[in-house]
Amino acid sequence: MNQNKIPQATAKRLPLYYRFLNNLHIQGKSRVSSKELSEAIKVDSATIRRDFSYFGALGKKGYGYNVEYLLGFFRKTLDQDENTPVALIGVGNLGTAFLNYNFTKNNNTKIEMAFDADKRKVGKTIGDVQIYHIEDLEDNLENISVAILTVPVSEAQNITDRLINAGISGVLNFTPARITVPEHVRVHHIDLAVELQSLAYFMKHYPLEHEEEQ
Amino acid sequence: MNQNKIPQATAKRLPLYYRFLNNLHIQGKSRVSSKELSEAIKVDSATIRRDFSYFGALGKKGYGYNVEYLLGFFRKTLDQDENTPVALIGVGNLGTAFLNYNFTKNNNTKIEMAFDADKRKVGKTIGDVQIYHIEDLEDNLENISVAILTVPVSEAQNITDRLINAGISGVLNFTPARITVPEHVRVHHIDLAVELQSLAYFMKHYPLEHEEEQ
DNA sequence: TAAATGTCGTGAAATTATTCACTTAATCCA
DNA sequence: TGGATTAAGTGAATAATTTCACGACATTTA
Ligand SMILES: NC(=O)c1ccc[n+]([C@@H]2O[C@H](COP(=O)([O-])OP(=O)(O)OC[C@H]3O[C@@H](n4cnc5c(N)ncnc54)[C@H](O)[C@@H]3O)[C@@H](O)[C@H]2O)c1
Ligand SMILES: NC(=O)c1ccc[n+]([C@@H]2O[C@H](COP(=O)([O-])OP(=O)(O)OC[C@H]3O[C@@H](n4cnc5c(N)ncnc54)[C@H](O)[C@@H]3O)[C@@H](O)[C@H]2O)c1
Repeated sequence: MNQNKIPQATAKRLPLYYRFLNNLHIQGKSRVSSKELSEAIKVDSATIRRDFSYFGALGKKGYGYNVEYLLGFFRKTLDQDENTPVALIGVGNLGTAFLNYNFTKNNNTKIEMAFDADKRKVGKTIGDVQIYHIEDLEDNLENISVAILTVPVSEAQNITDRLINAGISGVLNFTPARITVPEHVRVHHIDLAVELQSLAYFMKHYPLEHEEEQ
Repeated sequence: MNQNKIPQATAKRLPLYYRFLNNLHIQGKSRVSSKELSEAIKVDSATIRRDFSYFGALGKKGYGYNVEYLLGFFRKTLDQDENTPVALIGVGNLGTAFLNYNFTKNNNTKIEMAFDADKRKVGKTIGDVQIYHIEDLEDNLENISVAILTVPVSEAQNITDRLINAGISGVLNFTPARITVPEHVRVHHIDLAVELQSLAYFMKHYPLEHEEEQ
């Protein structure tokens, strides 16, 4: 834990590497080079080699990387074996989409329970996930450390405070609110309106440039 | 256009600034400092001042920024007056959520039409947006330059090729596929599974750090 | 009016991330 | 087997971004 301090930019790419290696493995490929990886995931090959090298020498010169070995390595590194249970708060448009999808494909993250304020939704299940009333949040949140926040923006800070009080230490925030949290809590904001606007801005103002941006 | 080349990191924050200034304006505030802005949107105040300074001297020493003036400035800079029409491809879980929401709040971006391969969906409207059959893509896409891609991953590259052929030059890609596009097309990937995984990774490996990440 | 205060704008420094380009070692093939 | 080829790993260069810290100046207060 917190071993050799991988750069943040690298850490963000790890799940991408993992998923792509998994695809290769399923396809039966046993070998891959940084160049092939680069073409597939649109990350410069030197960046890939640099990223991997933070973890030591994972490849073989003149050969490339062994898919199975690399996959196993990242499985451990990304703790793919231990499950990260997740709660979803706000079963509206976006929340419902996430419940139906539930990140099942090849992940260690799974939405275990959902909460909403709307009594008509409480008691139902969507995609196998039980929906509880938000009043019962504190009673039901045992052992869950990550929350996906898809409530109306006006509720965001208030619900966040309750989540943290109930022991959550990571929030994936889809509301436009820039929520305030204590030091030990990690928040990632995914602001879809901003993404769309910024895409439009780049198209207008950076014509013909081509830098893959997430 | 392409004026003085604003750094990409800055450009990505502009819509955030705009939205927050708009909120302040609605609340009737006429004045704001970089420190206040910083606390509200969790971006270092020096970064905010630096960002603004790329556009010239927008503030007044000892006073701060005039909300109305700044808002007007960003409205022009972000082309908030001319509309950017958007098409959405794939009216499934995620696509339906976006159509219902439609980024209406205070934006210049609006989903104008949607496409799907499922005949049962074609002809309907969701949130005022008409759904066409994907076969009719090329016939209907006039004057639209941005697409939101929410089709199954297996369709992503194929549909992208058709979109580009039909004149699209910006894609907001929600599929896990890292699509290949020509130089002049801009793609932003929003990979929700990766976001969730990377949040989990940071929580495990970077305990007690606190750097707001989008 | 003068002093105290607040806050911008920005050089310079620091940090972080990417990319170049080369050495080295392994593989491939004739 | 040996020479040609491939591709990892990495020091160093470069690029991008953030942050520090302070001078200058407007505002506010006494
Ligand atoms: N849907 C989109 O495409 C989209 C895009 C960008 C941002 N967002 C943001 O995501 C959030 C959710 O959007 P949405 O379209 O799903 O909204 P929505 O109104 O469809 O869903 C919100 C859900 O939260 C529930 N809720 C309200 N108060 C609650 C509370 N106190 N506790 C628990 N649940 C509560 C409501 O009952 C509802 O089911 C919003 O903040 C929105 O701004 C959505
Ligand atoms: N739903 C989520 O929470 C979520 C999360 C992460 C990633 N994603 C990704 O987003 C994409 C959409 O996810 P979803 O859950 O909405 O899937 P979905 O299956 O619910 O929706 C896909 C839609 O695309 C339509 N479609 C299929 N082929 C098409 C074609 N050739 N042209 C036009 N339309 C076509 C289908 O009819 C369907 O309506 C997927 O790639 C998925 O991996 C979704």
